[in-house]
Amino acid sequence: MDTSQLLKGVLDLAVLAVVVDEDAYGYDIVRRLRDAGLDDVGDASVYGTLRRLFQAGALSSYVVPSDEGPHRKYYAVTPAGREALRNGTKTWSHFADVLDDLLGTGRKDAA
Amino acid sequence: MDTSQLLKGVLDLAVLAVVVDEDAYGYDIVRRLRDAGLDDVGDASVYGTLRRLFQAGALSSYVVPSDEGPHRKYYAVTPAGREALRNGTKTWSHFADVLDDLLGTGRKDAA
DNA sequence: GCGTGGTACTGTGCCTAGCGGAGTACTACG
DNA sequence: CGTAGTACTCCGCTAGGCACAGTACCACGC
Repeated sequence: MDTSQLLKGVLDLAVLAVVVDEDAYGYDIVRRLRDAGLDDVGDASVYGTLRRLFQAGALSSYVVPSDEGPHRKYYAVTPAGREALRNGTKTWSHFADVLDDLLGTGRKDAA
Repeated sequence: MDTSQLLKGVLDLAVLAVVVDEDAYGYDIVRRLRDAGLDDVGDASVYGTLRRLFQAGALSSYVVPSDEGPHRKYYAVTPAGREALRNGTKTWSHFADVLDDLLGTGRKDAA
């Protein structure tokens, strides 16, 4: 199966979630996402998402020069971004519940 | 948030899951999916998915004339389809776990 | 001092697949 | 006969993830 399609509409959330945890720059976000289990996110996807989120006002950014490579463009989640993350998370869990139900996975436990 | 993007790559599974439960025709599948909570699946999406799955050999079909409307094209899940559903479900639950983790939803009983 | 390799970002164009909308056909009902 | 529900098809649009290529900066080895 192609995991790539699953990411659609969710990568935003993943990125926001990672950044809200701690300000981060693109390259690092990619690493963190991959570590988290999203093994095959493309870097271009993340950068693209970052740009979109930034333009949407969900992220702010500041550049930090690095002494071991090119400068890093750090991103931080804005209040609007937090809001979006909250909403998205809600949408996601509803959606995932429905899917789990449909697929009959034992994932979702009562509680 | 746009639920529509979330469906990407998952509608196949949802459709398979519904059909595996009981042979069904397009119009009915749409209804069942909507009832299940996927309120805004477009009918065109479902029909498209159906065609794709059929062509991929995951579904077989047979036409049943109806006396209260046009004929119905019923679909049934093939062994290959069952296999695909199993795989897809696995991929899904892994994916959903990762996402839940990232988003810190209390959905999963990971604790 | 030059190539190689890791880090960090940008841009372009492709492709998948879900969606809206229009169109067709059949039945039933007023 | 027109409208409405059922059932399906076709077409063009769009979002967004991806591959690929390119740029730039640093460090290391030769």
